[in-house]
Amino acid sequence: MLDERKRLVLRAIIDSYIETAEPVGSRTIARKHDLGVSPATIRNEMADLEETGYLQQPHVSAGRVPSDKGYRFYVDALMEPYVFPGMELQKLHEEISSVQLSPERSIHEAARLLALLTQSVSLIVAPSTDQLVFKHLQLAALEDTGILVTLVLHPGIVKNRLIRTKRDYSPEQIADLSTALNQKLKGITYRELGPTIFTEVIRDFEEIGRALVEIILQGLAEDKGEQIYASGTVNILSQPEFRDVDRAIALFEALEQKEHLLNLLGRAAKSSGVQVAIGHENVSSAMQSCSLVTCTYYVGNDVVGTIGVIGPTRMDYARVMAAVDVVSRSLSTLLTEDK
Amino acid sequence: MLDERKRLVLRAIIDSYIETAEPVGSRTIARKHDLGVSPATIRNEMADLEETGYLQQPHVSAGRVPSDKGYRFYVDALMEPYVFPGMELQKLHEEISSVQLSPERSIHEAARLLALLTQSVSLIVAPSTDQLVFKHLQLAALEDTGILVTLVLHPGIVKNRLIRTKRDYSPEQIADLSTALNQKLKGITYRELGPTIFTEVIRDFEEIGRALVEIILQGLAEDKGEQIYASGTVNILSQPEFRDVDRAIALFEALEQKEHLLNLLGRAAKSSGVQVAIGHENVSSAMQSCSLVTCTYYVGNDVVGTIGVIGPTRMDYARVMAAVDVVSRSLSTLLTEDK
DNA sequence: GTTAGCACTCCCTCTTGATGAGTGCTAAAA
DNA sequence: TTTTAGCACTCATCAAGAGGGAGTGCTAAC
Repeated sequence: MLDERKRLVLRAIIDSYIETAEPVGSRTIARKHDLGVSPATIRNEMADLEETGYLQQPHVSAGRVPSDKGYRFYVDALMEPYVFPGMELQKLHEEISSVQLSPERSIHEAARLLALLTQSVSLIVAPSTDQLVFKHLQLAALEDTGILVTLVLHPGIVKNRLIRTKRDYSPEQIADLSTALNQKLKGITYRELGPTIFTEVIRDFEEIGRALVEIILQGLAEDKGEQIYASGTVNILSQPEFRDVDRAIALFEALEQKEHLLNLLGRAAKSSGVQVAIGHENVSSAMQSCSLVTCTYYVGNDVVGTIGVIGPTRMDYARVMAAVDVVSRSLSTLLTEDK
Repeated sequence: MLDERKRLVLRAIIDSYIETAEPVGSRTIARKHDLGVSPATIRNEMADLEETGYLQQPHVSAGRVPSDKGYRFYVDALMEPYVFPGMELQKLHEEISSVQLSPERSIHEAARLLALLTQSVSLIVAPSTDQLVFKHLQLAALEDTGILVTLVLHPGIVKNRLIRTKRDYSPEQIADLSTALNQKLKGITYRELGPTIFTEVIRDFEEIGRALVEIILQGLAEDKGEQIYASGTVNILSQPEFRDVDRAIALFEALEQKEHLLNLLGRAAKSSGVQVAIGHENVSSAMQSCSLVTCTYYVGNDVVGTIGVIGPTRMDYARVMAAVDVVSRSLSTLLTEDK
């Protein structure tokens, strides 16, 4: 649909605009990219590209700026993919791995690095308890009436819950229950925790009372909700499109609406590979002038979360997409190998 | 040293400046506060106040602006303390308490509310493992070579650490060691964990090997470091003194230097009650135009952390100090009662 | 189909002048 | 001696206008 030269012009304009954040004129293109034609010819092409919706003009005597449609075409067909040099890749993976403490920290570290790499805001959806596999469950009676529930989920994620009970249970009772629950639950996901297993356990421990089991399972359920973190939010202030403080505030506020973000990232979770949502393709009103690049990450073959980057539509798509891809791979590898 | 009228004038100026963020002129003072004297007289007073360093003049034909010295005097002697209405107090305490999940969450919630209450950035230093009392320690052998160490500290703070060992220990060995360690450590703080106790435990468990004990204790030590969180960072963008994006960025960056913040808040930890550091009283260069209001919080009678608020020197000291006081009390109460 | 030329648009910056808030000083009044 | 009115002066801020420049669209020639 676009002939070769139109593509070259469009690509040159978008490349230039991504770099400078200034509307691009025909003269600039003619000078910087040697297309072998004069500015006038380029002007004609630009007029056509504007008519077909790939470009926009802020005002009549300014250069052209890509439209969302333009960016979309750029991402799908024009841009030159960025490939991280092997050195950097390795360094990155080492940095993510260096935080040996826990998978949660690794995930945070991944977000931090992603923000650093892209100079944008990175988002990360932590694995929800829901879809992870039980690895170990343990109850421990504390001296007072408390019971400590510790849950280890497959990639090494540990959750705790202190439960206060009114009734008094003996340490032995609790230890027995602990062993039994651990046996039953091991290897299944929280989501699969159907009524069958539930009642099975309760039947065996009638004497301790279903009350306790219920409390425990409820307690576990409580923080199964997905969690989302943003990192590098400061970076958006350096972007020229957010020199205007009010727009920055609007975006900051949008970033604080966790629910909303989850929704946004959730869409990406269904497809595999790096996804891009450009400008108005995002439903969120505060993000109409932003693009979102996302990718899922894995434990083994299971998708457990999503990472992403938010930046102005004028982002360096090639680089950002490469970064998201690389970080998600690195994170997946890490989570998978040290289960 | 300042006569009554000078005090009135100074207070009127600071009150007004805090409210409007605009340099205050003699006329405004004469009109708004009925001091019974003419603007000319007030001008004379203002000239004196400037000469003695309580006020500053941005440029010759502007009104006056308080200096750090002026704010200091205002905080120490002039301002009318703010008292939260009982209703609000109770609501606040309920909100902090409502997050029943864990003390950590309560602390975060406290920070969030403090930021909301003051429309500024709130900081909070979480209790360092170092100074908290062991309540329960438990080891559990996982199926693979992992050992799960779970540590419960006095106000209900739970820490975990997954340790991978090369040697294979039997679940019984680990359970025994767990019991022994739990006995030994219960009731002491991490800081008190001297070589005596250490070697005692090792002697009893020579067969398991000092290696394991060492690994465990090392593992625990690793995240004993103090942690600091900032909340409500967006709020500073609404302050007129940070309309200039570059200054905002500078402050944001200062806020990301955790070490530095810890240092800053650390000073406050030595004194009791609400502390105020105004402008240049802070060593940090990026915070020369900011003030820091801090207060420690407790578990029982032990100081375990610090909360604080950072805002422009032109902050509403009365309100911010009241808020910091109230939140720290509320948090202390919460942490103390549900140990 | 391409290009040079040209008139035109409109943003941006700089200048200029007017306005007004606020001061310091002086001299008179209390 | 203190207070106040009056006045000249300073300087930020705003609006209006001029000039420059980047860029366009159109037309006619190549």
